[in-house]
Amino acid sequence: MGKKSSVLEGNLVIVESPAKAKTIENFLGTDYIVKSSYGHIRDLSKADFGVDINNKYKPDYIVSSDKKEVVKDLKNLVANVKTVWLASDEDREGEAIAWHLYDELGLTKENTKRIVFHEITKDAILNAIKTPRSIDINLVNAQQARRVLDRLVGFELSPLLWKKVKPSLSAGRVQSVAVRLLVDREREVHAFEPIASYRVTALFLVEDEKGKVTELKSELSKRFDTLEETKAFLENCIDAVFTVSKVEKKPLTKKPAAPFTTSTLQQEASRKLGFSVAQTMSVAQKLYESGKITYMRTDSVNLSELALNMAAKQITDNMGEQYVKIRKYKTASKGAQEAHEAIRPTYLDQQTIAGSSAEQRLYEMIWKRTIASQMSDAQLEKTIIHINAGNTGEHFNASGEIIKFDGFLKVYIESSDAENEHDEDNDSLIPPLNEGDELNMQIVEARQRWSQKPPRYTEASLVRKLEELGIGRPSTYAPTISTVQNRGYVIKEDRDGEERHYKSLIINEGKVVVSDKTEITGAERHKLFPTDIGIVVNDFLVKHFENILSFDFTAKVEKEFDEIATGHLEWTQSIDDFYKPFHQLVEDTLEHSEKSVGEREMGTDPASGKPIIVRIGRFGPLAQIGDSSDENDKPRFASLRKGQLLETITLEEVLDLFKLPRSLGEFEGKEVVIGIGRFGPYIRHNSKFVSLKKDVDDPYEIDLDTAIQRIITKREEDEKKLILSFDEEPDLQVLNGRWGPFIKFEKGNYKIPKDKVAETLTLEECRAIIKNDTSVNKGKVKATAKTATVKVAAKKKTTAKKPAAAKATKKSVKK
DNA sequence: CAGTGAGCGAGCTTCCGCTTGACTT
Repeated sequence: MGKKSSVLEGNLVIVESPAKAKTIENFLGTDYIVKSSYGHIRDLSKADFGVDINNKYKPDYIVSSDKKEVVKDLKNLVANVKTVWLASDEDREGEAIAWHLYDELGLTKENTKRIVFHEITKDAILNAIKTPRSIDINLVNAQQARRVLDRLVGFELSPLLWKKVKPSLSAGRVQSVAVRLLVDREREVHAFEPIASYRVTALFLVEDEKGKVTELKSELSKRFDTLEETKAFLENCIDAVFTVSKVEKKPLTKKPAAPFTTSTLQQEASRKLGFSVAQTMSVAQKLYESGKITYMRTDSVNLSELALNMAAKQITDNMGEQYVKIRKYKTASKGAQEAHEAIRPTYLDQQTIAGSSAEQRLYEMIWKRTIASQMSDAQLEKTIIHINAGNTGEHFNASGEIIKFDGFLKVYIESSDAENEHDEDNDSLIPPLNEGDELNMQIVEARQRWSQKPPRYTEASLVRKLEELGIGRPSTYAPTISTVQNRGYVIKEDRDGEERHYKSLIINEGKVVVSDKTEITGAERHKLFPTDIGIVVNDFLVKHFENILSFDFTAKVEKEFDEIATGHLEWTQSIDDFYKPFHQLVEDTLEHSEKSVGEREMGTDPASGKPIIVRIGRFGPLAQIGDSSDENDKPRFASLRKGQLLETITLEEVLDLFKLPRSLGEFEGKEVVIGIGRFGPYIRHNSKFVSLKKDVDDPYEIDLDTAIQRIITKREEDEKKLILSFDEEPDLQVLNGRWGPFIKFEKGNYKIPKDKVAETLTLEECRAIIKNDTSVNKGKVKATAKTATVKVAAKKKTTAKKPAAAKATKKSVKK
């Protein structure tokens, strides 16, 4: 101030994230104000693609409605400072954010500086301030090309689906490929034919000099194809002498995994903590906001010098110098832009933190992974023992690992995706043995095994696959996974396994005993399955837009974007080359393709001789007997059930669908009907529903007497729930629910005020409580309430105010 | 929560990437 009071002083630094702003403000002096843009401030308008197709694809940008306030505040600040430092991330999107800020805030070359840093440390920030540059317009153009391409693809393909498949569907460069991966995998799973073989194992007892006995587990080096061969081999084992023929020892080193990126964090949190990818991101966000970890949306495995020093000190202090090995990791993922550090604890001297249990567990995992990444290799020794099985010509292998030096294993063991249905424990300790030693055979047994089907994707493994293909970004992995589920293309669920019979053989009292056993196989937990609508949409898109649905489409356009970024290609030219033929293809498809409902002819109904088809109907996949051309003879319909697909359902299964609902007769003068609903098989009687007993009652077999029993049991249970009822008002009841007593009236539930005792309420008091209840949940059936609120919200607001509708959708989707 | 399955054809839906909040059971 003072001398040149007429000239503006002071600095405004704009970053993307408010948490980052707070940290940086502490690094810089008082003449720096640091504010956040909260990501992008502008986007394409929604009308007419937000792009002028006929005018060199000129984008029509508008300030997003939730950023109006942010932009206003920034404008006010800009007016009062001398220099504005645009400090958005150093990648394509970050450069575009800087450019949008420059444009929207009305900045000039004279008062604006563009700075970048890859880590939030004081040195990095001060260094950045010393070396400002100007906005890289080529990089901005690469982003514009990316944005416009995604808009054109999404807004051309989606409406095509509305016409050819079903309204409200969506397609896009990222989501459609994600769905394709799932559909392809599902088909592989269905086409898979397991191959059976016989695995032979043997258990020996080894006694050392001191008389201590250890078990030695081993497996035959080959598997047999047939029961006969296996049995013959086992018979030969009965009197065989087992000798150690070879003792192999080899050193083994294991290296720690790189520090976490968004994708690896999601995978590991899924495997070790059972988090969904969305859950991982929201917990990580909390940790980030409270300053406990660095930024959680990153594709970089890089750690700052500061972090490396902290890690070295931590490891030395707690475990000793021999455990330290500072490493620089290189990113493996395609198209990584590395604008941030890897995900790491802000302060590595804090091994644990305060917070919710989820926060603590995720933090601890991040801490361990970070520390382990800077630790020495583990040194192991692998021992393999070959054991001759008499004169059979075959040998058993026993293997084990001993840790010579634990290194990083002291802290962190990375998990793997392999779903070992049969755990092979080869980590057992191997007793000291020498060539020629004779072994004391305890057990030789064999069992039938099958080759494994390809694994279905989990949320996290799908993210990993997308990252591998360079599709999507750290900020979009979780939202993409949600989108494909919200559109009904994909469902995450558990599926029961199936019973499978297998042969088991064992040597018992000098004889080979063969027995039949059963196991449950193929059960799935939290896996992603494509739905019929997902499959139909996918097939439609793959058929007509193979190019966009191909797994390397993104990689190809990324190459173009790189050329734009280096100034070797005009972005509008690149878009034009893509759009012209693409648009033509959309037009052709619109005109020439049939409506796609996944229809499949199943054959004829043996009872009526009418044709049976399956297809997608208004309310989802259905089976239909007869066609609708005959007005007097309407077709019969039945919905497909959970787990059934149009593509794989059999005629027999379809016919089963029409066996329900079926009437069993009457009870107390009212019909007893068996059906299958959204929550499984049920009994309907007197307009009340009773669930069948899981795994006990078969809806096709259950008889009237059993059904009546279930009805009576349900009545008794309900009575226990009932606290009060009134003869004058049969619709009103005081019930004991999951969250304590409440009043049920017509279709609404009402909370009982704390000062009232449920058991002593009068009808008048109940009515008063209902009248005064202000909560939203009044007498609405949930399913209809959901869609209703969404629609009302969308209608009330003007088109400019979309977020209200978006929020409502988000909310209803959460449950 | 558990039946439905064609339609007057209004007006709506939709993309990907940056960011955080504000909602309830």
